[in-house]
Amino acid sequence: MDFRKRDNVTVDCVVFALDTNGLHVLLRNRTLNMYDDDFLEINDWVITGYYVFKSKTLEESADLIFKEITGVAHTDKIQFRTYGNPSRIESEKDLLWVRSRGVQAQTMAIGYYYALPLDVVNLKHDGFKWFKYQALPELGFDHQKIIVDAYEDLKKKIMTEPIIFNFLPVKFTLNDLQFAYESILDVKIDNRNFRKKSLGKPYIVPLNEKRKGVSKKPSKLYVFSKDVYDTVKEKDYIISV
Amino acid sequence: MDFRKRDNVTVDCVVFALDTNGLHVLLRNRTLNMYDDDFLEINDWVITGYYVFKSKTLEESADLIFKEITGVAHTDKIQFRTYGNPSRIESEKDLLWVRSRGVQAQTMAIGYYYALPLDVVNLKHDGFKWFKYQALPELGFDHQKIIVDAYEDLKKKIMTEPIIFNFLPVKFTLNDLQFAYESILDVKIDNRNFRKKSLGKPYIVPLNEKRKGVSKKPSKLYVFSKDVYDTVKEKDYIISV
DNA sequence: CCAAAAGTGTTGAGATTACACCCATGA
DNA sequence: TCATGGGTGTAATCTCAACACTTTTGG
Repeated sequence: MDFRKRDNVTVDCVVFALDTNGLHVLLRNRTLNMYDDDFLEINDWVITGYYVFKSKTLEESADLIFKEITGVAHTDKIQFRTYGNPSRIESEKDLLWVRSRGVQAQTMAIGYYYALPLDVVNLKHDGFKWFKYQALPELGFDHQKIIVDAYEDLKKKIMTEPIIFNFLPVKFTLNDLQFAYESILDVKIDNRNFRKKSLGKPYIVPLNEKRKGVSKKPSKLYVFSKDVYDTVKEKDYIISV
Repeated sequence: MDFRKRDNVTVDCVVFALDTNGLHVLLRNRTLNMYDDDFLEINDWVITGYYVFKSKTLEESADLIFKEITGVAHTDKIQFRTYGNPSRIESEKDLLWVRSRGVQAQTMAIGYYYALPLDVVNLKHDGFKWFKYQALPELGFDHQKIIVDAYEDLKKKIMTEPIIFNFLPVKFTLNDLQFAYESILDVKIDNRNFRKKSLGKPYIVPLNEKRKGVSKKPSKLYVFSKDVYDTVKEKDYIISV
């Protein structure tokens, strides 16, 4: 394998995850202490990006990053936008960081986002943390904008593509599904109407199985069938909420 | 200005245009004759791309290309996808071409597309030609895929964003608008229902002006108001066709 | 006065919303 | 037995699709 990198292009990954508290984003702490350990010059958060290997596709490069920070392999991802403004790094703080690392400031970034259930991830590295989307901390570089762009893209795609199921475990309840839509779109949905629509989708297939545990009454489980979805998606779109 | 280029990244532009025959794509002839003028080693078509200048944004780089080939400045454009597969150039023909030019084969490409009325363009350079989208010629590199990706993106965005108006002159009739939708989505639309829906959109504003000429009965003219659109787009989406 | 494109309303079917109570279980 | 989330049906409204004739002008 050719381990050389394109030194002016990175792949940046926005990792979205869902738990019972709603939508989260995985961030990495960025700190810089030049002279005194007690006085941090920089202490904020960034998404994770890395240079693209010359011998790999962009998707492969993104997957390497994703695997490294979440431990999860093989998830769908969406390329949502590429950033190439030569002055995207221009704040004092960001330039200081770039200089301290000896890397070049004029990089392009190809943005990908991932979606998954939060509890699937065991954070392996220090300095990584989940933040509620509604309560993001101070972000470095143009990562605030990148995350918002990713989120806007997610909200659109969720209406016409089956990405919602990436946020859920393989077996899920209709209430899980409704909660996922509500969290991501930030809306309230009528439960009865939602069920009717969901049950009308052939690719949401019921199992003869119930989930016991947290709740009192056991709830029916469903799986998403990509096979079925692929055969019907032209005629019938996903839940319109 | 810094005229240096990023030698491994290009911006590629798909130019869509509409006339009374439907949707067209602007292509450039690619020929190579190594020994004998009568025997062309390569004779196919490509979209136009060029290296990104280090001192320019991707949008500016795309606009330079677009201006160069169409003579038109200041049009909306959409960045739809970035291509970075290191083996995107692998056919004999494409490698021959790349070698003959002494450029490197491993380039990334950021894809943009433009939309405009066809009659606005005066092709200034030889070797450029409009092709009906439904009848594209043999294409070089992975440009077939790039054009199809752009078109798929266009079809989606046209339902939720006001790009359709870029295909029309500033003053247009409702029948023009309907024809644009029909051409791009490749569907038939009921004229009466279409008018009803269009008239319900506040951002399609009627003028006290009629178009005379080709037709017999003069037709009422409308303009698209971006100002109005921006204030209402959250609540009311564009025509659903 | 005729050819050609512009323009106009109504009805039925299907989809969407709003809304309140019983069910099954674990504690 | 009670607290909790799971699950269910109907009626009113709105939206969408289908459909055919009249109007205005230029030639």
